[in-house]
Amino acid sequence: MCDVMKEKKEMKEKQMKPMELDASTEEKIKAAARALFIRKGYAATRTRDIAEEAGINLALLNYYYRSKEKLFDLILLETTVDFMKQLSVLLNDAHSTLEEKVERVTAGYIDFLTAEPHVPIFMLSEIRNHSGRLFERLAMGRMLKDSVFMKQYEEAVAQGRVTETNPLHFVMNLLSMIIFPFVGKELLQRLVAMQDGAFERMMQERKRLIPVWIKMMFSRNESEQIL
Amino acid sequence: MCDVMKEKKEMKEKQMKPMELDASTEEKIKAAARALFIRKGYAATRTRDIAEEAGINLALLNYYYRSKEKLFDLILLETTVDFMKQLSVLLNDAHSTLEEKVERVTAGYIDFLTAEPHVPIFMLSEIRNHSGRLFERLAMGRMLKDSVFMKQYEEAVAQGRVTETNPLHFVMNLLSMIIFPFVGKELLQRLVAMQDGAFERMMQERKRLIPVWIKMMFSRNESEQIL
DNA sequence: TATCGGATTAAACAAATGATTAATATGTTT
DNA sequence: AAACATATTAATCATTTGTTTAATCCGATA
Repeated sequence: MCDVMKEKKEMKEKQMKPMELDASTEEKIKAAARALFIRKGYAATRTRDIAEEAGINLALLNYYYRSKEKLFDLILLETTVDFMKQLSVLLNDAHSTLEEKVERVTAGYIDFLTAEPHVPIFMLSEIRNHSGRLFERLAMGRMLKDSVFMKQYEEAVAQGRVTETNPLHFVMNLLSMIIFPFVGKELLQRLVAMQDGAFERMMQERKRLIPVWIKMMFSRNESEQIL
Repeated sequence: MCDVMKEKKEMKEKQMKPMELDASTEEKIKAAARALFIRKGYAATRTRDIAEEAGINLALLNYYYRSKEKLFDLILLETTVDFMKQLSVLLNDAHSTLEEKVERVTAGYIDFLTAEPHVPIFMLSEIRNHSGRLFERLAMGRMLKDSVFMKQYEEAVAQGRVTETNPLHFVMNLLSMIIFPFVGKELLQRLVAMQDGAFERMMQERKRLIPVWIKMMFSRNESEQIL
């Protein structure tokens, strides 16, 4: 719903009957836009495609979201926030150990990306172009630094259980091994002649393997490297 | 140069004086197109931008390359072939060990991607859309399977030096840890508030670390896991 | 029932964009 | 010098595309 009307709408919100229908149309547009933007990117997506996919009149897109770009910014921001929030929640669970966090991040993201495999390329390629100021208010700058994960990591280093002192490598290796297969899927499937089914099975297998590999990479205690 | 004229040109190739100038213009277009396509993608790149970047008249683009799409296909194919050829050459060197191959692939790709950081996202996001048949003749299907690397890997598994029996995980982890940081650079830099200089220094550090990590992940012999 | 406001629609607009044309320039061949 | 082929240019074309407009629909309210 367009900005000007939003105020009026919110004022009446309680007795509004058509609200479901309104929200439905508004949501249909956003859902269609999300699907297309994520699959084809901003520049390759036409407003007419969005309207058709949503089953609505073209003008309604501008009626509710002002412009293609505003709609896109909204979706890019929401998608990125969702993506980062997952990480943030898992990294800040006070009741899980460092090892458990690794396992949960791995399983959580592999499940998420299996359902939404186009999200990483979408985020990473569109953030490059747009979003100059779009992400400043997100303030992710201290998200990792202030996390429970980071405390536990430093503790583990201090106790000599973990060898690498730069936690960035730890996080980067973990995310690399989880996310990259989805990003490179198309190329990798051609490189080794793999079907979709085999790919998904491989990613399920990696749920178990990645935590083991991470442990082997960063643990100082040889006896633990076997499990 | 357009198809129709190519024949005539090749017939005269020996005494052609304007050939340098011709090739120069043709090359200027391709270079400009490559730079823009790789940075902004197919859909976001205008033929007028390419013409301006190349410093040539708009019509010359169609004169030499027929259409935007033909020009793009050429560049996507060339870029992908270059990228894969690097891997192919390194994986098929008969005079290097498995460990040396890991080191060389790591150093080679980190250097390449430091110079051309946009290439991976470009390839991986554009291959998804175009390229239905563009890559069939590339026949990468057996590239990995028939490589010297694969022979050495199987040998290492047979000798018990390497633990994981599925070589796909080995290759995928290697490529993930090398390539993903470049793909996720923008997001990662925001996540940890990192500057460009720090990023490059980190990637140089990874040249040394990744082969060590790979060795730790996949080696069965505990005494080797320390180095 | 009449009226009002938001939702929806078909039509149109203006700018952008890929491509083409026709003319001209430039250098080569005869 | 004349004829020719290729390279280059400015102008134009036809479509596409994001957006707007004006009219209409529809349910709620008074």
